[in-house]
Amino acid sequence: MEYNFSDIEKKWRQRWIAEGAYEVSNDSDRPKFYVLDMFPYPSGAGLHVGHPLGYIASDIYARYKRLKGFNVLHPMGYDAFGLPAEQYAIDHGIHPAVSTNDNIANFRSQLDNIGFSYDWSRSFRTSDPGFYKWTQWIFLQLFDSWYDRTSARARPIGELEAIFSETGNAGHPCPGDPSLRFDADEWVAMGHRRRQDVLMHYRLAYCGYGEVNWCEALGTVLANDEVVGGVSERGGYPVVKKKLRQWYLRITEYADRLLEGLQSVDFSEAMKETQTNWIGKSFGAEIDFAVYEAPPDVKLRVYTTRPDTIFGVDFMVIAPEHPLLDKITTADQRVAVQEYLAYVGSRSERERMAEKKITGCFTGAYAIHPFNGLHIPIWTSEYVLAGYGTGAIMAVPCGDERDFKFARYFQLHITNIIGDAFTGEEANPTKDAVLENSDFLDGLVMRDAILAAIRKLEEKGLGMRKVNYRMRDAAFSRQRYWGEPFPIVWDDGVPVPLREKELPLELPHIDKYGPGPEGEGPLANVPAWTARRLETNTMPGYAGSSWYFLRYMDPHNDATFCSRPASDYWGQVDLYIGGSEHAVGHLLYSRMWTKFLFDRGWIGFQEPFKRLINQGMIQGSSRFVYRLETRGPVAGLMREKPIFVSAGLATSGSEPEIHEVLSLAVRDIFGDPGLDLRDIGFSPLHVDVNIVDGVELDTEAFRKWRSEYADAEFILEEGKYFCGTAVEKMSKRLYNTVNPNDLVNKYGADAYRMYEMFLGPVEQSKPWDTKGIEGVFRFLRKLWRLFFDETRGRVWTAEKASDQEWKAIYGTIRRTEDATDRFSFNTGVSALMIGVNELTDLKCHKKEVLEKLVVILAPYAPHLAEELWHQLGHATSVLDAAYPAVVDKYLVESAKNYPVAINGKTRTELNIALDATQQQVEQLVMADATVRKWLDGNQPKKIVYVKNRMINVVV
RNA sequence: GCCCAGAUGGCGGAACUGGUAGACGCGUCAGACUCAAAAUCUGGUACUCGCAAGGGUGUGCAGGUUCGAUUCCUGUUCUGGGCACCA
Repeated sequence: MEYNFSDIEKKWRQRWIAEGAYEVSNDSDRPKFYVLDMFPYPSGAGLHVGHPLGYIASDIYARYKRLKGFNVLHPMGYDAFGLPAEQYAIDHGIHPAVSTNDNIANFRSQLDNIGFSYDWSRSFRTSDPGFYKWTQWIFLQLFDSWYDRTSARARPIGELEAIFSETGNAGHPCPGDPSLRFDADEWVAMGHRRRQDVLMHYRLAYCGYGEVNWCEALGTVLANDEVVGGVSERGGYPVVKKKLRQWYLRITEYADRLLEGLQSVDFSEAMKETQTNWIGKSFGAEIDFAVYEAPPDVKLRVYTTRPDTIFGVDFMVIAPEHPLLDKITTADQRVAVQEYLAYVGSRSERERMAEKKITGCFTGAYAIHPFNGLHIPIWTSEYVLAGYGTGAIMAVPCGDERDFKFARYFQLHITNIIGDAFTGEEANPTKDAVLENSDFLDGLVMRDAILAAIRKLEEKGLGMRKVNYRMRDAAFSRQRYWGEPFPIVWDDGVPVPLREKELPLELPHIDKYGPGPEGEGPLANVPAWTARRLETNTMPGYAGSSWYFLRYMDPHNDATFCSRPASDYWGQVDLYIGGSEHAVGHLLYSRMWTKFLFDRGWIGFQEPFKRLINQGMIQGSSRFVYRLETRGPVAGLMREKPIFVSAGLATSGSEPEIHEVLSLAVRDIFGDPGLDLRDIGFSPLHVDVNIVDGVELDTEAFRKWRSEYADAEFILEEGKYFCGTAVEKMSKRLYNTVNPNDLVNKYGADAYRMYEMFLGPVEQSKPWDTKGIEGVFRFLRKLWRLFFDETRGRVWTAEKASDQEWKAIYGTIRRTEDATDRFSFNTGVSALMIGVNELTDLKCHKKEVLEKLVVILAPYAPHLAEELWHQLGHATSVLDAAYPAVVDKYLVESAKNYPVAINGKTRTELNIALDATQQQVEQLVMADATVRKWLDGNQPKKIVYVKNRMINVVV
């Protein structure tokens, strides 16, 4: 009886689906465990071997936890809304709902092929009205909430209105407009519209005009994390700044808690670091400078993290968009400033980023130093960003690189306040120098002077300490069709939320996806939409993914997004697996939404993901063929009959001997015409990796691969055609993708799963190499032979196992369990291999041993384990078995030979009982004749006894 | 430029708190089976000197701590990733 993986896997796949084998209940005596994969965006390209890496890891862990007695929630769904589907619709005229449907069907069949233990009864896609009803609902709650900084939590907006009517906004400064002040009487006196305007500045989901990243090619606004290096992340189109009415999430209010929360979660340091950088918290001070010959209410407010350098200020710089610029510019500089502004406006974000030219213009105005009254020239320059801090800085060229370069370029005076620490050649941003030329700060170390300066500023009312964040509020609207509609009606310029019973506000079916008028989305072209004055923007791709993990807990609930008992039972995601590319997008937004839902009391935890594992990328291992090119007499012939040269000849093609070889070969192919040796070249071409075995090309398959290569000729090395290699991103375009389906067909899902794990640590990126899967396949067959013999069939017996056999299986259990616990699935697979090798060597076919082997195999090779478990006579699933407990006494021998070293050099061996104490070991060592000889009468300083390893006598 | 992670045979990678470096697999070499090949099975395989017994060298590089370092510390090189006018 052979190992027929194909029949076995088919049988169990069908049975699992028919029986709903992995459906899980919210009601269980077992402790819960929630294992989640980042759900996929169902692209048209389908899965390649890189995608399932994380899914396989999480599946192994989910199955392992179930064997360990947990009630495991392991769901899967689809992130179905988003730009690419719509772009595809525009390009191919297929409705996004249709293409998304097809793609999902394809994904599902690929996933089913691999044997995952998902509870499909809980599955959904974010584009289901039953799902996005709740996305819209949560949006409305964000709209209906403000952030109370005093108690550091979100509260209903109604409570804020009550506060305003009693005390005005004195206790709750406006996050959207810090200068906004009013008392209770003023609030009461405001009209409805004015009040709504004010409240809008407080809402957690708000609408405002703002500079947004506008991408003309995509016809939409993008969030900061969707813009990479001045171009759109998707498509690489240019992005410009544009003022538009937009919806935003006031994520900045959560900046501190998002930072603090990182302490309580188990993410990689790199991931925490990335999020911390993105939030970009900095401590410093805001300082007010008076402006010379300007009215006393005109203050130039700057933000600095280095108030200690206040006496090193040589000039001020304000952003070109700064509101004060126009007011302070003097008459004789007005033309120059206007020219400069025109220049700045003409440059795209991208040019600016690429060039980093030093540009700027003097305004003619002077600020007055708050302590020594000196006049400081005020400049404007694009290197100061309007959106950060106050949009104005005090420049300290001796301590800041950018200020230094600016001063050099415009030949401004540079004051040295740090003595020898400043060379005059470059700025020195140290905090450890002792201050000079700094009035009351003289003699202080800069680090300490920061506080002293702030204290003095606050004392004199010239400034105050201030925390700033790099993170901005997140743009939350897209001028697109394929997303969640906003449940908002515009009533005379005031947004009015739909009532809960009006949800979901369903996305209408449309046939044209072109943009609407004046930067509006395609929905603006739908009459039924505009007639109701509904908001025409849709939500961004990250809306649904910001809370989907909660829906799995209670997926069919019509009354609420997720009942409190359900979220209380399942709680946080215990293990979340996905790619690190979502570090600042999805992970930040979902953390914020979770905190918000917690604040408002709908869920009982603040962090969605307890532990996060970032699976590495599987890179493609590309293969190249080298097409011979020449200008000689055969050039024309070679266009008809391409010649490909093996890698070894092509890559060192300049050597005369190789030219000789090529020349002869070409003569053979074409008859007489020789090769012009002066003009040869090789163009490397990607070749489909699936017709290459290792680096050896299957030349027949290559001729069939494409019609233009049907007559291809090959110049071989040692009778073979070798390909060149490179590690690149896995992509259809580079012909280096490998489809899991092909591997599953050839070796089975179990072999494929195990091999994918065997490749290396899950977190690590590595190139794909199909070759090694044979080894895992051999292992599974070897394991099979412990149970079945080709001729005799079943070979297991009911005999009692020997100590040696117990030792083998318990050692295997221990190692496999350790590895799985540590999330080290590559060593887990190895541990199983070692175990099977040992049992094979022992010719062990004892049922009581094999049963344990099947159970520990189950997470890794679920189909095979299920089949063997069934064959061994069990009626229930192997996952309902208990993970075997290790019996320690079989793990080690009762006595063992230990190497004995003197100062690290092994000199002899001693047989020592397992339970020997340190004292007994020392006595035995000192009694040994060899040791005494080496000690030569000396007393040892100490005797190091490392159990199971060695003994070292230190002299 | 700043921050983070990593560097181990021909290759992917083991070595969990410092304790026999190279587990396991691929590849390769030899052998068995076969008329032969494939498949399968068995054994060897870090480098190096040696017929052998045995010796020497080895975890990017240079130092340090330690009886003992792939593991800890300092410096340095390279590779991968993140951030990049954020004052």
